[in-house]
Amino acid sequence: MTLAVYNTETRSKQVFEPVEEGKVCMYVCGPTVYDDCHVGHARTYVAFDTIRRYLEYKGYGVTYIQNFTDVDDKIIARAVEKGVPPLVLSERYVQEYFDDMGRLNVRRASIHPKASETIPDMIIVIQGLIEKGYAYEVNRSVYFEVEKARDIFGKLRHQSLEDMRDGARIEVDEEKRSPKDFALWKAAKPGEISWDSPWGRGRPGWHIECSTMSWKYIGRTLDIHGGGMDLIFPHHESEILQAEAYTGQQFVKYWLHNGFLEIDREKMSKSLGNFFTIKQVLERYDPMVLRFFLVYTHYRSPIDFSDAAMEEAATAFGRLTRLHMLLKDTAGELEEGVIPDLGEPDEDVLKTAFGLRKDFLEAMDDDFNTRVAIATFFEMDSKVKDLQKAGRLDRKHAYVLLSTMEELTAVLGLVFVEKEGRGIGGELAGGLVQLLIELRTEARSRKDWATADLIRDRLKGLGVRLEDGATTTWKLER
RNA sequence: GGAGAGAUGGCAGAGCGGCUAUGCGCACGACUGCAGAUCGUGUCCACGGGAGUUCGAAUCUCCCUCUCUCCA
Repeated sequence: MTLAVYNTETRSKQVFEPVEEGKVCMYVCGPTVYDDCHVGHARTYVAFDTIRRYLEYKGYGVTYIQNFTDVDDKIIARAVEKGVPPLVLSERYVQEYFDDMGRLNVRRASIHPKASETIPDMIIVIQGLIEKGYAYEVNRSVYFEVEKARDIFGKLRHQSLEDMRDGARIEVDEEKRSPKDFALWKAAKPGEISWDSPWGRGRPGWHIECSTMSWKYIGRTLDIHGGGMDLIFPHHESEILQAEAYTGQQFVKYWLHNGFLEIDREKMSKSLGNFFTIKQVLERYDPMVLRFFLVYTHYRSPIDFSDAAMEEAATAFGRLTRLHMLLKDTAGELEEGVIPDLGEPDEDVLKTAFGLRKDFLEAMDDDFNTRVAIATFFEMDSKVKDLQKAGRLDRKHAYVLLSTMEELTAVLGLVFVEKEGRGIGGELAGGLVQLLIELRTEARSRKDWATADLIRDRLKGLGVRLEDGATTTWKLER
């Protein structure tokens, strides 16, 4: 089965063939660390984490690089506001980032370079660009001269420099030779954080860090470069200009861009102020529900974030959680990493499991179509119910389906947390709930419905949901 | 002004030339003391508007309308 990916550069799906067989080098633009991440960030990093997981599942050795922009205007401004050194502020938000992403089961990249730690390398690249005639120095700042790289301009933008001139707003900046030029090195203003360079104290421009880092850590054409669609221009276009002007080689083979997370059909962003931080959302929803919500839509489509949509995701994910629980309970005690000897499963059940896996992989091969891939789990749910009705859901069959389900949900980074019964809330709380259940069971046997309902309602108010069946079970809501 | 993405059943969201994805919701029934969970049945086979290509179009072509994104 072959993987096809949508490449922003060619505006089409292409068969994925990495530069070096069996290996994938991918780079994703990381956050500017001056504040908590919002759900829009979560979308990007969950999307590329899922892509990475799938590539690894397919057997590629993946080197994943994600930077932290820890030197930038916004960080400096925020640091002044808070009265702390910029690098102390940014380090704090690096930790917050790892914290948030950890809860969403986003794995760490192979390398997380920071701009502040890559400055000598950036200076080398900037010097090289000056020597090759692509950059010029003015008043201790250095700019990239876009006109000189007109041949490589427009790979992502799909517009020539001339097209750009029409209606482009003119930025008043006397230093630049053209308003299209962008800063590689910014001369320090008094009191600002700065580093020594051949042009005096200063700090790097934004675009140069990604080009430099990929050159430093990969040193060849990247297989995949990813980020949000809003980065296509100017950020990624500028990266191409710098990188290809400097190395003379193709910078990136496949450009992947994810769609926006929106609120009321508008992009969620810091500048619009219409955002929720990951922490805010996780106060109300389970992290896995948020992850499910994000992978429940194809990564290139926009997603509208709302309570109703989150509730829907919670319900749908709840169904999968119940399916998982049913399979796990039926499969019984299993030893980690050991394939149990439960006897030969029936052929049709094996076929079902294989078929579901095949459907899942076909969906993922089609530009990571997670929505269609997830549909296979719901199909598994009905197959399992059919088996159950036919009285054939025994240990061996549950085990076959469970292992298939866990293998595939792991590709999406989804894990099912046991929430039923004791464990969460501590032993004492669990014991108290159990006691109330026993009292209620007794009330029910006396047909004292008022007492029974009171206990159930009050526990529900505390976030504990009781469900009557053969025996009464309880779950924590969320 | 330029460039791009999109408009699908009550809602969300796949499909992108023929074979009625999927999820949520809703209705009715079964099961329940009631609720939940579960099961069954249904929710008039929906594709922004118009024209064309084709034996056949949600899927291809052209025009129009609307939405969102980007333009150093």
